[in-house]
Amino acid sequence: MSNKAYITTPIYYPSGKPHIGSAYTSVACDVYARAMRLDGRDTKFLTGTDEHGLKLQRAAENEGLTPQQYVDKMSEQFRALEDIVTLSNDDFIRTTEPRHEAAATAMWNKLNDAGFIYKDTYAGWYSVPDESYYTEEELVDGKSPDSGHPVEWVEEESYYFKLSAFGDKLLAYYEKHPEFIQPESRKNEVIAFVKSGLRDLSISRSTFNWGVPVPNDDKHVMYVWVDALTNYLSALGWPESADWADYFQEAVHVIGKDILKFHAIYWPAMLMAAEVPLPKQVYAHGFWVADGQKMSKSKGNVIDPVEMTETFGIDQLRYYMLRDVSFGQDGDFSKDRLISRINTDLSNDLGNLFQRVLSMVFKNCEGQTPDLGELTSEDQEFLNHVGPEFVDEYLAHIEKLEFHKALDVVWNVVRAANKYMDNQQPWSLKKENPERMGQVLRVLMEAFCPISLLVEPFLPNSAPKLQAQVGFKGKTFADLRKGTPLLETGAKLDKPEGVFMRYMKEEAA
RNA sequence: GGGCGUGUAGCUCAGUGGUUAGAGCAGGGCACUCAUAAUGCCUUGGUCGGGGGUUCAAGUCCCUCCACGCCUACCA
Repeated sequence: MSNKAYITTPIYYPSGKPHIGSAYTSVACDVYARAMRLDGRDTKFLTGTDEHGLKLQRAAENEGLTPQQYVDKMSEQFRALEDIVTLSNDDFIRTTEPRHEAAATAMWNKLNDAGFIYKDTYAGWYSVPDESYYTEEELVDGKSPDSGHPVEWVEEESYYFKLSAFGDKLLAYYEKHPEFIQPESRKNEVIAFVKSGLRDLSISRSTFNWGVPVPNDDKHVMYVWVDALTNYLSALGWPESADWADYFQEAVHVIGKDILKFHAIYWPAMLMAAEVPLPKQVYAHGFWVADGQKMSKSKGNVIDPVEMTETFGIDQLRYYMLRDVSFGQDGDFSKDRLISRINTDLSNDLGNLFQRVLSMVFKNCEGQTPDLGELTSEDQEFLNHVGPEFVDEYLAHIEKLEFHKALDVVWNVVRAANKYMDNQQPWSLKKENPERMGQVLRVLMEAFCPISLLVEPFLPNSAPKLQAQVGFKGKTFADLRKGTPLLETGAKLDKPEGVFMRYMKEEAA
């Protein structure tokens, strides 16, 4: 297996503020990236912004700015996600950067040289208010199906990509690489779509100029697909860099289900045409609704990630989003469920576990890591939960982007730890057998090492605090695989402080 | 219209045709007191959307109906 890992978010279109969906995608990628790094993989995590197109050009004009000034400003709002939800991205690509424009131009040239680009007339029924083209079949009574506005027949010269030549090749690829499109239901959708026949793709526009110019034809700019999708390569220094392929073949593109076709059909077809090996996987996750209803500005039920993190905490939001619904399915964002997850999972189960053990150590063991000694069969049985298989099982889920399952694996151990403590009752051993008490506490502390490290990708702000309390710092999964003991007897410990406080509703009592 | 998918305890979901259908949360009871009124144990709760069929045996396969969601060519 390759030692590289590469994960990407879509490049976001900066026409507004980042919403919960962008935060969700980015957090998921971040968890994957952090876990891969802890597993010793040479990891790249990429996010960025898609800054071309008519919409942004117009928006800039409305504010009296140049398009570049405008996107400089808007892009910052998305870069801010790094702080809002604590992202560890290695790079932030902007499609207005020279390195990207060079790659997009190179992509165009490769497609053109290989004979997959031709010039033709783009024609269709255009609705000005909708800014959209429709086919004959889509029209409703000869009018826009979206708004009912009248449409006009418009013809525009455009370059085309011979997408139609790739139907069979794509189907063969999907069959040979069942992991390429995930989840399964999305793959079915794509296959059905490709089987129904692919039409060539218009890939240039001459009606506006805010974009990457088409080589040797300044009247045209590249239209979204060649431009935007190529970002995944441009950030790797493609085509010049020596090692782009090492990362790209490990690429996992995490996207919202709305842009599945572009990533699962157009993108691989373009790559085949340009003779670039395909990425490992395209994973389409679900959307969030709010309390069972679609989020929309008019309903006023839009979830703002900034507000959520300020009220509940960054790690708390991250945990909730990845724990409460299985990745790939739509989720219902509910504050009640979020609070329930915070109080039950984080505070009661995990936070309180650390607190009850460490405060006993602090008060009764002179604030030092007690000796492990000769383990009883019960100790051994409990520690078996946190052996190398624990890490392996967790990692297997992370690699499949089954975040909720990875967390479930960890929480099973957290519950087992609470149970072990109750069975051993170190508080009753305090007087008659203080040595055994110390041993029980130490066994628990040993279990805290894997627990606090495995939750780190999800809880990057809190996990280091847990680790510090146990005296377990700067370790990796490789260290965990070495097994017990992971701690040093006699290490001085600080007075423990609660890491996950319960969330109390602000209401008049 | 066509296609894909979902429908299992109040909630979120697991359940390769085969013993009395499971987990977490929520509800009820008990125990314990180290801890963030936390933890542990026990417990209430389901005609597995409806109806047919195949089978010795169906939540699990087939048919049909109902409800909901998504896709159906260029709006992240």
